[in-house]
Amino acid sequence: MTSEGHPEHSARLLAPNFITETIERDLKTGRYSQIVTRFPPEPNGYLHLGHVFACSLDFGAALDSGGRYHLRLDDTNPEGESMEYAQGIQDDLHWLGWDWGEHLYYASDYFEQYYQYAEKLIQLGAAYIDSVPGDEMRRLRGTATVAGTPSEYRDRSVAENLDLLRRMRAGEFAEGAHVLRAKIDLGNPNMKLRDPVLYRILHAEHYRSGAKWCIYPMYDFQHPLQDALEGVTHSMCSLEFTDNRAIYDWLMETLGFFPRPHQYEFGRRSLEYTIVSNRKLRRLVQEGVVTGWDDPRMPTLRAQRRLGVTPEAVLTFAAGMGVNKTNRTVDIAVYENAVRGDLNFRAPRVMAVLEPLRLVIENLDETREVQLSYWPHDVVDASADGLVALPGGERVTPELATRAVPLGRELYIEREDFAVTPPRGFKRLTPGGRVRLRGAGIIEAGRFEMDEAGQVQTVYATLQPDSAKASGVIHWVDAASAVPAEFRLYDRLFSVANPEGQENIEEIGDADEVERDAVEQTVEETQNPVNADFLRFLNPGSLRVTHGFVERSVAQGPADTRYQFERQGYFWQDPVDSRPDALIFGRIITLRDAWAGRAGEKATTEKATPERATTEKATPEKPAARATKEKPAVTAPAAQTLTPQQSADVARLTALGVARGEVSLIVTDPRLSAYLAELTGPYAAVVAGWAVNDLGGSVREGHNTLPLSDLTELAELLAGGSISTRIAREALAEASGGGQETPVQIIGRLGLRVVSGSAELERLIGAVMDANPGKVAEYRAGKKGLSGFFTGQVMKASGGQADPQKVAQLLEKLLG
RNA sequence: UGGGGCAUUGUGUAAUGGCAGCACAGCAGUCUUUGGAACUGUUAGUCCAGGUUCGAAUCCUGGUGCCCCAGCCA
Repeated sequence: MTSEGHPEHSARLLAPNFITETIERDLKTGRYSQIVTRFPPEPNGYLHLGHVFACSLDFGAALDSGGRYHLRLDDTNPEGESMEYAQGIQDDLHWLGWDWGEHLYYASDYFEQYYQYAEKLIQLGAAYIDSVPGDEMRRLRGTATVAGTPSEYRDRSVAENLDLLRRMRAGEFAEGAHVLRAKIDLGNPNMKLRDPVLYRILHAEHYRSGAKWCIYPMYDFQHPLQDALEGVTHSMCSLEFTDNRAIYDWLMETLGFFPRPHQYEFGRRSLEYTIVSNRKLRRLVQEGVVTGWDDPRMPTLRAQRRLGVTPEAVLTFAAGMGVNKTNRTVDIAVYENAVRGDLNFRAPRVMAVLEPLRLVIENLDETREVQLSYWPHDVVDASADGLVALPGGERVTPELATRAVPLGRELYIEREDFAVTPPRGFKRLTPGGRVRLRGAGIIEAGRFEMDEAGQVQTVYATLQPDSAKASGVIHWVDAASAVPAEFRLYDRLFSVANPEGQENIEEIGDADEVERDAVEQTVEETQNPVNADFLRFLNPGSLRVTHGFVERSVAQGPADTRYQFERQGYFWQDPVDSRPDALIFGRIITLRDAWAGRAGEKATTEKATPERATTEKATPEKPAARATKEKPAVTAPAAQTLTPQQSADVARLTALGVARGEVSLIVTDPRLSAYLAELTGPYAAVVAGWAVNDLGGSVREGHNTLPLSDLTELAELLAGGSISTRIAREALAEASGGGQETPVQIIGRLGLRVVSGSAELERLIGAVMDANPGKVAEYRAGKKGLSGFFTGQVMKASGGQADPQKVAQLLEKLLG
């Protein structure tokens, strides 16, 4: 996926959304000749699954529109940033397959240019040095309801401001002594516009620029500037920056950038059972809850990579997500499904026993070898080229994709595949029961030995003729040839769906120290999260380690193969800890397990593992909106007192026949009532309706350009019967779009006329019916809701000119 | 209580005034030498109340709920 050109992806990366639509429009109107986007992570942590969505949007939008994308390391705050993170981010992005070519930028490479723009802003009188302490500045900024007050330094001269800024840069001042602020509007209801800070003093070592700078630009100053400097056209960011857009636009206009970038905001996508807060992830690492940023249970990309998830799976997951302006939390199953779906066609099937139980086949004296296929028939059938992969990746015909597995007298089977007293529906081995050993034949269990604790030690079985019936299939390994291995069985790090959301109440005092049993903590506490702290929702069973065996072939194959251990899940060797003489396999993901859902009937109990079906979802309680269904009617605000003028208007409009709801709306809105002050004549009611319902927003917001006379003229035309309401309103909509024509002129130019002749309408209806025989049948079978569909089709066929009421009448007749 | 943003089945999304569709999850079943995969069927939704319109998830009004903003973080 290179930034420029990118042959094999003719398909779109992104489903159409409000941002891609804007991009297409901007391209079409020539606002930009090429789209340039950027993904701007701050190198103060590693990328995680939450970033993938933003990154796919940024990069995908550019790629889909034939544009170019940049990677930008947004490193303007030296605290917490490092080259390790900057490099890690690039590695992870490359792993995903992104390639920005030479378009790698560091904000810190632009420090000198930012500074020059700061001086320019001062010279324009648009910025000043403020020298009040931080808490004083906060006080002066006011509150949501109280305007801010200017600091005593707000009106310093250009010369003084310039001098101070230069001395700030020279390092003459201590941290906090001065800041550079934009001079915008201290009374603005948007708090972001109350003279935002542009530069601050920080005597800190920057990981790239060292000690060269002791003043650092703030996001609101740096980000728009760098977008402009890089030639970015569409700058996407998440919703919480919506208010910041006002600063963005102010800066671009004040400094006169043209063409200039524009900011668009989208809703974030978070994932159930995971946290994405950098601070919290760091805490998990620091407190040793996990082994590091790449602990396979972490949501970071490097962790998912180590886990064994493929970049394709991650990208598929991201691509499946829609873009809109709502923050949303995605069901973890969507991610898991992407991972499984990818692995199903990628991972050869082999056998491994995670928790071994010794099984002796009493009627088998010598070891034999069975040839087992790496792939089930359905994967073979689904192969496009008829070939399937060997563990090393080589693609061969299905007959060659096999391995020899020894079958000796002594085997290991999964401990949970043998039950002395089986639960209902158990399809595995029981004393006296029969089961198929995958690929090796049917056995019947006989006696078994237990230790003094009641644990089964050995099961004795006999091989049966192939004609025998078996209740199920279990996997196994040959004891003599199997290779011992450690298995790491990962599960969700958190036991509740929304560990961060649970934390919605300030940590209170030291009740933290209350010790709780991990199991009981899940249910009632999540509903009552006093003293909430996300660490309290850790899943104690997020890592389970077992020791068992893998079949011989696995140890002989490549170390980086992802396998499906049949009936257990997808695994691969831990790339960090596994060694040839001490194999360690991590479970990438379980198989879907319909049986697991029936937890109550299950014999083996893994208390530590939260079952998907039963795990507390614990999303914050849906507010009691539904409970207030029978609230008192809110439809009587008319009781408010009206001014004499308003009362007169009410009388006048009512006399003209204007609907009551519209009247009260008109008189209470100054602009609307001014617009309709001259309203008169026989068509007043229609005109008022249009003014309120069709032009409503623009009139009330003061940017309507259509004179009232245009509406009256249109109403006259409508009354004449040559056009339909629909045509009138379409013309209205187009005329209010800002053109020079009146609605009537538009109708004349387009030659719009209502079509109401029965013959012509019947012809149209006939054509629609012929084109949709299935729908006609459905309608006649009773699906009357389809009448709207037919009306719509006829309207479309007539170019919107058919008389809908006539159409409806005729339709009813013709459809029977 | 100032400003801004948002609201479609359990979850994520589509429908740009004309059949409320899709995926995941759920449920039922078929098939199966993986309780996997695949396949079939199915449950379930336009936040509420008005209005405009032949017709509203979509346009208008009012309400409700959730999120963001008062860092010298990004």
